Amino acid sequence: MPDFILYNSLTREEQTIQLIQPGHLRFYSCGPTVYSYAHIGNFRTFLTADLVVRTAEALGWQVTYVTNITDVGHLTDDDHADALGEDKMAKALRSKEGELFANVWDLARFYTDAFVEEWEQLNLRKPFVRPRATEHMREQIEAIQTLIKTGHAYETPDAVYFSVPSFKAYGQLSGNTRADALEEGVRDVVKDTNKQDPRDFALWKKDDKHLMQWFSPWGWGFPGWHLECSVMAMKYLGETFDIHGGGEDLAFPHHECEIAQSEALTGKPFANYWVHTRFLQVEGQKMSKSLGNFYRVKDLVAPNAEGGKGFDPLALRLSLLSGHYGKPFNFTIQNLKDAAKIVRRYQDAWDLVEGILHSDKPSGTDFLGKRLNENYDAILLAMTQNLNTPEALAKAHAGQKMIQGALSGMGKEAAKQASKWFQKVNALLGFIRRERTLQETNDTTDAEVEVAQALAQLIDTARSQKDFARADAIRTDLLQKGFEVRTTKEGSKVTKKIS
RNA sequence: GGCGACGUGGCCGAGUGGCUAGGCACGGGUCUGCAAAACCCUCUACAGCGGUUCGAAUCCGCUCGUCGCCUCCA
Repeated sequence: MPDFILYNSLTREEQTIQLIQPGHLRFYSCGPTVYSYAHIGNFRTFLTADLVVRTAEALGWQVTYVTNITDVGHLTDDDHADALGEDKMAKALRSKEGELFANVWDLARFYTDAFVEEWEQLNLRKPFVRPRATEHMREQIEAIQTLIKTGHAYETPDAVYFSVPSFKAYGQLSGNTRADALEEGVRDVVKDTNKQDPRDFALWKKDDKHLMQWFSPWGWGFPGWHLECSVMAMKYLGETFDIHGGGEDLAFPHHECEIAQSEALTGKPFANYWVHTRFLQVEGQKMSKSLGNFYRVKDLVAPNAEGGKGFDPLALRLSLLSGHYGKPFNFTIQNLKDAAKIVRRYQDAWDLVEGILHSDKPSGTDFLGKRLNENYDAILLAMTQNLNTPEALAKAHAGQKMIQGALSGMGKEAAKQASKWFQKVNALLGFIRRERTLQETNDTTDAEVEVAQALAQLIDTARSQKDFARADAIRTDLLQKGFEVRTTKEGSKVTKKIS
């Protein structure tokens, strides 16, 4: 098995992963704040995490994968010490969609469910545990108590702060070490005159008006954002674990603060390797609501009837796979269409292979196995080289071509090898198959689907009677209704047209 | 002001000193009643300028351009 090499943000170089416990990867990846539907940028990051997991699995490692749900509202604008800032949950609650919810707890629950559903649609590996911040209050409070006791934190009338000067290695990850530079920053820093250093960050906010509040030794309030990840990661993975991931924006301040808290708490290294996913842009620009290029997964994947674009979620997965996680990626609708085409091609080829396997065709000879194994090894190798998905896909396409080109002369022995290849590649890259049915990938009602399928059968009937005019007329009709009609050995098939 | 990333053919994107990915689109072909799908072939690029080198997309310098973070956004 090849070494697994990743770019480590902490050391700024590619490194071979040396596991703390050989054969067992412990991995934490920062999850979303559930105040709305997740967008494709979020999922690019979660996809990177998924690839770390899948590659590790392919190497035969056991993986303990933890990714959290941030269901605590944290302050949005620069929260002033009086905590007048409004948090994301509260803001979402007041929005138009928020009217659907009785309170912030309901809102968080709803978007958590939606998030997990999209997670599954994109065929992302299920984590070992998906801890929620609100369910780990005791751990957070205990951590703060310890930090105060050891002189790493102090209480003011408004909050409990982590004392950055008490932790020497602060800035190691982001390079942001200078307190004065932070003060001069474009944005305001938390302005609490009781703060001892401008870099100090809140571990606990005192606020008895907050929509979500808990009782603590410092009165009613809520925990600082960074704390939940430290506490939950250590709870499920131990004081030191192997890899920690997240979006590039989280490197500072979030991850920097996580390191400071955790290592101040334990005196041990927190995570050995840090993996950060670059942001994606959409149509060459920063994704933003005002530019009209802001895509939630839901927007792309939901049926037309529900206001979505009706794309196969696996096409979105493949599209995101087509760029390297460590580089900015320019997501375009064209790219998504391209991906949809490729996903379908793989699915069709696999279907045909399975068809041969379950037919009464002769065994034939295995003329594929060796080449396909070599091909798979090349795909895996690309993935172990800092998750080089573009390279892995290029290799996979070559393998797919090998199979596609051999289909006509393929017996069961060769089909067995092809099927194995599809399974392995799908286990690693995950874009080839989920159960695929017309209803699932299409934006039609069941009735429409039934009609389309019936019409497709009529085409076959007409063609068998050489009534081509009639066959063409039916096909034209289906095309106009937004279906694509393809002739196969089993007869005409209708699928929703990609666009 | 501080920290960092990137500029590759019509588009998306790998590649970090020589052997010049891949996808999509375009064009040509095979197949097909005709299409679609599939398959085959085709398309030779590295922001600009200068330098190092036998040789640079790849190393160095400068210029231009784009982007991210800098207290709670993946």
